[in-house]
Amino acid sequence: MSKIYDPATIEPKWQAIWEKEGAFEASRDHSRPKYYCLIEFPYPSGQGLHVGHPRSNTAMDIIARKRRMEGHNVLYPIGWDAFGLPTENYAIANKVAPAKVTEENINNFRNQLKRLGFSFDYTREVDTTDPNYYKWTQWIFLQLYKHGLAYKHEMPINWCPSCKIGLANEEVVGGNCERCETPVIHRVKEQWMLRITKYAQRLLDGLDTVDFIEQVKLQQRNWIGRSEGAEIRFHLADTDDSLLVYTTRPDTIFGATYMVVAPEHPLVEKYAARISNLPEIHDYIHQAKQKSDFERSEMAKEKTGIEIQGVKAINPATGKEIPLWISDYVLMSYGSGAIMAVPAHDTRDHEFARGFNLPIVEVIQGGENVQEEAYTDTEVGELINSGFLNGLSVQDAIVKITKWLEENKLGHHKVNYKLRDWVFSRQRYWGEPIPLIHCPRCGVVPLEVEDLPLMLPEVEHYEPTDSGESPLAAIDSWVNVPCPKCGEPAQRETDTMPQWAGSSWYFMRYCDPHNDQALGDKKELDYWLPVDWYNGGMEHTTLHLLYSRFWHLFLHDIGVTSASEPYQKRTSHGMILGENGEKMSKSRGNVVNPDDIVDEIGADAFRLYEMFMGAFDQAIPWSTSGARGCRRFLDRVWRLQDMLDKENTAIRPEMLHLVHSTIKKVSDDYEAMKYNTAIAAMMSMVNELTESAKVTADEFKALLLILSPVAPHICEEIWQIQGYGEPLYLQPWPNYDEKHLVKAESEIAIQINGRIRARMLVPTDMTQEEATQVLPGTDEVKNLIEGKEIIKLIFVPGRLLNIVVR
RNA sequence: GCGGACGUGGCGGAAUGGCAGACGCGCCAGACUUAGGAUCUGGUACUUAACAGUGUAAGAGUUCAAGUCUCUUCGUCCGCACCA
Repeated sequence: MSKIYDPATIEPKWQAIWEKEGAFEASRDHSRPKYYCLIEFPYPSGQGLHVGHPRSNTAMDIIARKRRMEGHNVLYPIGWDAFGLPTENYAIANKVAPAKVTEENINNFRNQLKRLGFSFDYTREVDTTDPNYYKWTQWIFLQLYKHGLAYKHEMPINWCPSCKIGLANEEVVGGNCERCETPVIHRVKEQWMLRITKYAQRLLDGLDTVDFIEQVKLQQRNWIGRSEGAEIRFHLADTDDSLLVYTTRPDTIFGATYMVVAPEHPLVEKYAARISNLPEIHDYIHQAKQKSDFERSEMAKEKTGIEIQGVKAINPATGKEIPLWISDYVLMSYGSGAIMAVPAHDTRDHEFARGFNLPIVEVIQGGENVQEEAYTDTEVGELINSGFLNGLSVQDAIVKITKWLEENKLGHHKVNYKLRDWVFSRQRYWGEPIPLIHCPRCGVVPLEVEDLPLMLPEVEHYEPTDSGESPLAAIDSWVNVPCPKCGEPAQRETDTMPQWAGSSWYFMRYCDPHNDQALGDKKELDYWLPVDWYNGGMEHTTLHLLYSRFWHLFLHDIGVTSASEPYQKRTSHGMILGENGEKMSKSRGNVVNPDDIVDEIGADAFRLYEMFMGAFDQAIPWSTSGARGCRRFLDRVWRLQDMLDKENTAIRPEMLHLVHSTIKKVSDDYEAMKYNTAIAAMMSMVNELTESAKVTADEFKALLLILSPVAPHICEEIWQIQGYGEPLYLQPWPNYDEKHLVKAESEIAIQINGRIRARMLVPTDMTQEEATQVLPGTDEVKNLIEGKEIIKLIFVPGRLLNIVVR
């Protein structure tokens, strides 16, 4: 009789052994095939681990453990994305240094993770707030700066009045701050920007070379938002000047009956002297600026605008004078901030034209009545009222008009992207200082590599300021430094980097985490990169995942690494919801603490349940009783020890099919992240083994091997108790034999006209010929078809026989 | 509005076009127990006394055969949202 299954003693025991043996440390031996598994490194919050973290961690732990057993040199690292607002806010509220809070939180997180037995290589831990780490974050920024990809720009930015911080476009969700949901307002500020738009096309093209789930590719493509069209010059009447517009529908140019510019467009100020209704226009511009993004889209139903009187444009196709309007439905940040309006074939222009009684001219035939509704289809209909374009299809018209515009130097083919440059400055304390100095004489002077890291100074007050200045600006002794070039008094840049900076390259640092000469040795980077498999949340698709692809592509361009794309494969896990089906949150009171679950049922059962609860990529409500069911399963596995056959060790012939097909099913399902069905198959296997009175050692070993990636502690313990040799983590992954995958006999369904009437046992390898000749004559089938004429016989080997009769 | 995913028992969910509901939770009954929130055994879609029939959001279609493919409608979730 074996002792009782007690996870509270065996789990810490094996965790200590793994650690002492360095069981999961990646090797520097580059002769072995490598495999790099990655999870998103956690933000070490004060709340500690929640049940969402282990879902991703366990999934990739299964892959990492399986790959080691398959003979790979595996890198499965962990680290801490530790800069950021919650820590800073906590530090302010509790009057402690953010660095101290961070250290405590990291220690807590590490302990929690270790309890769950993940096979991380803790010798390669990284911490984004460690000066030895952020030295290289700053170095990368300087490289970006030197290559013209970082620039300072005064612009209206998204400002969260609650966090008192500028936000990147990617951090604004539905017009609100991603973090605190406060409506974002516009504020004109000088900001450091990164020219991610320069990489738009390559970020798009790279998606075709990687194995990301389609949803991620699609969202990134939409975010980059490539469109093709033409840039066209409209002359302004009685001037030598012109107004540039971008359109994806140059074919509709004959229908452009007016133009619209964005409220921020410089045209108004330029022609202020000629404009007869200037006060009204200024009034309109002022009102538009007052609106937040959210209000601007809220009001989208009723379009507003005002005509610019005194300035007219000339449609280059018709030669006619057309009026110029100003409206906030045109955005300064896209295209040229001005459009040619074709109300007959654009819903927005149509709405605007109807509101202000502007002419609607049909140029594509096919709509019902363009006075009532815009006709936007590009597949059906030919050009009318369009001079030399008449009779052409939309596609042909686009080609012809573009050529005509180019020949007459009125415009040209143009590709546009929705993607905007990345707002990279933050006005908060707890981030990487931007390593630049502003000198009145020399301008912006970057620090030398030898002067990195530029340490974040220790200060008394971390509070953000209402003025929008970084708290660093208040530290005179830190800000005021001599210019490194000319020695004259100069000032440091006081903005810090966003949290996304450190996370944009952490997966590179894991390859060579202790290197103090470079962010990583090229040989190490080239060996390990790209990451073979990266699992993380969908919420990062257009943030971290896009940013880090951009940085990696840039670092590839300057020769730091050979791979161009950082991640070969990207998958995503679904969220774990509270028991009530709602998102887990403190305010809803439905948060499940992993520690409590581990205390009750052990880490193995907890891991097992996280993988078993449902399809990995779906959101699933937590169920503590479901988790207990997984513990019961492990209890049954443990008790199999009492059933071991003392005489025979080999797999019994009648169990060959079960054992081999389960090995195959589980192996395949792990790779496809179908963990729930893999575990179901192992449960079935245990159920079947339990039904026979005895279990042989080889049957049991096979089960322990395939179960070990999910529930490693219990499997190691049993393996040791039974004296099966070297620890499990050193064992090879089991193979299956094709010839045992097929049972000798299988029960097939007998259908008459598609309805099941009987079942019978036949040899699995029975062929179509044998079946159609033999089966209709058997007793079971004969009386079912008595007196009827067989029209057709359909036989699916091992499955069914369908007899179509009349 | 545009784009995407999805809709199966009381619940989480299984099903290369081929026996719908695997596996688990919950529930019911029984066994063993001083006891059970432990363990074991059996049962558990619906209608029906039964034979049998009906069932995968609703409706139509393709097929020998549809949860799976096609079309329409309804509903849920996610992403983007005046991007010209």
